[in-house]
Amino acid sequence: MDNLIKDFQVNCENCSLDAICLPRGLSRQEVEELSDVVKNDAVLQRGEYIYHQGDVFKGIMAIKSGSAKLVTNDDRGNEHILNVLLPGELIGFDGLNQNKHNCSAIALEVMGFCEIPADMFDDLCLKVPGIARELFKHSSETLNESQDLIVSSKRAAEEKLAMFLMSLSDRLKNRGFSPLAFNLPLTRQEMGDHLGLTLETVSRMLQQLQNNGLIEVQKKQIKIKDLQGLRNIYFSKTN
Amino acid sequence: MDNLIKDFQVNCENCSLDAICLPRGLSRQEVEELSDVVKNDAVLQRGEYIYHQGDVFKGIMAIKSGSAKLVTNDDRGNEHILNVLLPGELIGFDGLNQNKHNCSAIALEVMGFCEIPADMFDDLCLKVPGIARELFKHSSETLNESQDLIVSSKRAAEEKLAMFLMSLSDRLKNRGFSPLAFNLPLTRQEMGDHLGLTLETVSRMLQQLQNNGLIEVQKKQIKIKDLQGLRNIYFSKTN
DNA sequence: CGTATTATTGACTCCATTCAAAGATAGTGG
DNA sequence: CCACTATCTTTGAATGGAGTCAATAATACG
Repeated sequence: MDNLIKDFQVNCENCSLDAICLPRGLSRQEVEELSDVVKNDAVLQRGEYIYHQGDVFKGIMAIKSGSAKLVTNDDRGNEHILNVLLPGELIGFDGLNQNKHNCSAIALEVMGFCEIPADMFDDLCLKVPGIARELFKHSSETLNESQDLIVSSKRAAEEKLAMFLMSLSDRLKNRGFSPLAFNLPLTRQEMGDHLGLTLETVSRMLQQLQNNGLIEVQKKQIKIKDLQGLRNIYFSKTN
Repeated sequence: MDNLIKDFQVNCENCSLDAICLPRGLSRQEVEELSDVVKNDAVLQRGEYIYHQGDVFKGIMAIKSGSAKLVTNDDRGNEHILNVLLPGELIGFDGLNQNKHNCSAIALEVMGFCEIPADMFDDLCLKVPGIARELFKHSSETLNESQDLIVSSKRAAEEKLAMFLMSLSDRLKNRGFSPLAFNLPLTRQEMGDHLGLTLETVSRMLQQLQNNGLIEVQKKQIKIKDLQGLRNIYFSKTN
């Protein structure tokens, strides 16, 4: 392979996300082997699909830039957003059980991603000792996030919004972005589809959080004015 | 080891659940190797813990008989039941991410289980080629179940109950139990904690399903009179 | 038998939804 | 550049479904 070209390619070894993505727990040599099987040249526009619900298991994908949503549609035409994915996060685990994807993954904005193709998956687990464990960790993380959403589903509307903004803020911070000012990659409708609210309620609750001095909101731009205040809404409303 | 004793022990090779538990996708030899590391003599009473939230990752456990619940408690003293586990189902994946358990697992009745101890986990994945893939499948199944619960969290109370009973019925059927008559291992409060309802609403909705001729309910005994009717409540209420 | 736990049922309340209307924004083509 | 359309957002008023509070009944258990 031509070294000149190779030097300009982003691979796992020189990716800026290595500390939060799959390579985080791997040795230098393991990362090299991983890098060899990873395809990393895909770019999508908002609305384009990474995979469709029902597709044969495509592989495990890592978001490199931009963001995506995991979606399942019910028979009433309602869209349920199971998760919102940021750079460094892995998707595709939903396809491992029945060898077909249990939900769709859709780009929320211009988005780049890498891929461990399905036919490499088992092989890679055998060849690279640390990779199975690392994949289990990511899978477990996904599971824990789902469980957080289940807990949040039983809370009041204002608390759901507070927890959603906190979660975004925390995860953006981990990725080196500003935790206090960011753009929502979702419409009000999509936030509602994620949190189990109508778009009107989402709008009203964002307004309310702003009126209480916790955030500033202008369309999709969010500024967090009082992070601790946001946390207090979600936690310790005990008594 | 004494053959006489060994003959009386239940292990993976002679377990009746092998078709739905971990061994389902493994070769005969792989099952033997699995059997060697699995501890399978634990029995618990209702209310006893398999592991506590916050515990160091203990391992992956398989329910052998009885049932269990996965629970997380919030700071307001509310219990959230993330899942109900039946024989052949695996728990513990929540501990793989941070090497500590993210929820508690509690017996719902007299319950037996097997265990792949944490310190065997990585080793086993390396030695038995098929086991990692099989574990990923179970982990993925757990994830898909969580996502089903997220979808159900946005439905009306009656539909939540219908889908819960359907899910139990389907899973009991897979395990060779009657899908049309069974005992709920949960109290009304616990069903509420699982579905995001109050115990009063659970009681009322069970009553309502009975009045509509779909089930017969007497305390914890459930008889399903019209399985298709139950399904119709959850699905195709489109228009 | 008495106590604690669990379940049922009714009346009232409140929060999120629904329905409706208007305003803001982005994108397209003339 | 403006007009036009489609999409998204905000806001208000009315409705309804699940929660809350309360009382009673049934069951399990020591």
